[in-house]
Amino acid sequence: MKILIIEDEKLLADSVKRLLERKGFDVDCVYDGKTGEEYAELGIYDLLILDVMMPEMDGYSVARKVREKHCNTPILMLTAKSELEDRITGLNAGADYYLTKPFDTGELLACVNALLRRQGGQVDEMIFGNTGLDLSTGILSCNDRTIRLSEKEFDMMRFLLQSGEKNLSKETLLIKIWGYESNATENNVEVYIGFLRKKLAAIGSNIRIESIRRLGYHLEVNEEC
Amino acid sequence: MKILIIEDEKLLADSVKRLLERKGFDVDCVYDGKTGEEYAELGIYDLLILDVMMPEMDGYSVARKVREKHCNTPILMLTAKSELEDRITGLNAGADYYLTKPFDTGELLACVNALLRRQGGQVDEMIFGNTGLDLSTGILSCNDRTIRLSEKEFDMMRFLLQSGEKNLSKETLLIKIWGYESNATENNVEVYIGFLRKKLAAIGSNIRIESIRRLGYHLEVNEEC
DNA sequence: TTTTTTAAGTTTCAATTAAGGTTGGTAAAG
DNA sequence: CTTTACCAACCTTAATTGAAACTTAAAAAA
Repeated sequence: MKILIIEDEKLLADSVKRLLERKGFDVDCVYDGKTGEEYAELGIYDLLILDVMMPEMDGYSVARKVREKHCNTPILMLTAKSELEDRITGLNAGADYYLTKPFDTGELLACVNALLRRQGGQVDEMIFGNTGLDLSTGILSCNDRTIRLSEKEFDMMRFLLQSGEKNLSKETLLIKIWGYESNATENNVEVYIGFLRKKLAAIGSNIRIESIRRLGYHLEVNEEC
Repeated sequence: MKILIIEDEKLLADSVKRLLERKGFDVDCVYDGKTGEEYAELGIYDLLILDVMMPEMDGYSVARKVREKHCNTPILMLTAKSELEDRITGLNAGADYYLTKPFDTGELLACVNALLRRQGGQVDEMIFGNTGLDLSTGILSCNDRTIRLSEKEFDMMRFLLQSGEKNLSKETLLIKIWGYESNATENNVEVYIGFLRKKLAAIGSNIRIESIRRLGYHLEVNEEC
């Protein structure tokens, strides 16, 4: 995750940079508004941290300009001004959050995480080996190859991924997927295991569905040598 | 834009409701956490306004539960607690903004707008693939070809664009577009999906509305080779 | 008029079913 | 100990079927 800090007080900027880097973010700093705007508009950042009071070009103007260019990277405004009017101005200029100096580092991190959660958090996916299952669309993918699963295939794949290397009996799968009242047989499970194996192979996945006689199924990752 | 207020102080809840309704939002109120969670998880709201201190189930728990269900509607936390620790707890529980009571109505509106902007609320054109939807005129365009959408077509296209590659069930579309009380059926959704597909084709768009049996619809961009 | 709803008819494809093939374990026969 | 025979568990394949999705057009509403 790339973060850009636009802040004229070098000391503060650098200390925030270090704080965020320690948490694993990739952070750049610039020390004036004009340069900040140019960097921001590259569109490569996942978050802008923006000071309001800066010489030449203040934070509000940077935010406005950036938004005018249809760049909608989240903006965290960081400022000594705590007046109500300023907060409203900041939010209306396109900021997403307004934090008042002096701020607590824990709070800053919580804000940063909250803002970034929006960016990357919208797709949820279960991953095992080199293969992922998109939980919203039921699409199974491996590198750039993808394949769609039907509802039952999807349910079954989900349970297998959930259990990973832990074993699942046919009985369990039968009940979990077809329900108690169903009159599906264990053969239905076998057929669907077959479907999944075919689809996994089709996208070149390195995960296998292993079967153990009388005990059921579980996943394994193919080790290549 | 649909907003849900979860707040046990009826007076406050209702006054916020009126304020937002005057600005053109569609607002529902519930007065306890448990009910709030249920409503929120329907996934039909664009924003949750959530009080922290409530009997039975507090705001943090509601936020956490809602997020656990993979529902990522933005959350504005509204509370009398102004302690630092509380703000951090709130943000980490899944909130997107933390506003302290008593709050200024202007600030509340600015926050609401800032949060909704992320959902495509304040943007004037939504773009996906080579196709754009002008939100002020309801005109769908691709290169130099354009076509006008009717109101319902527009609503549906907007939700689809908002969700992009994320899947939307027919149920959700039905509730979002026709509302709860309506007696429209899933066939209405099917018919409108048909209308949109025809119009997308008419302007030579490279976006497709994919359907997945029993799971719903989502957008995909046609890859050309 | 244009938009929305309703309803009937059509198509499609996931799910089921069933039959036949394969595999692996076990035990009797050699 | 090795071979053979057998059985049960597991796998594969393909035909069938039925619900879901799509289309169309006419009626109703705006």
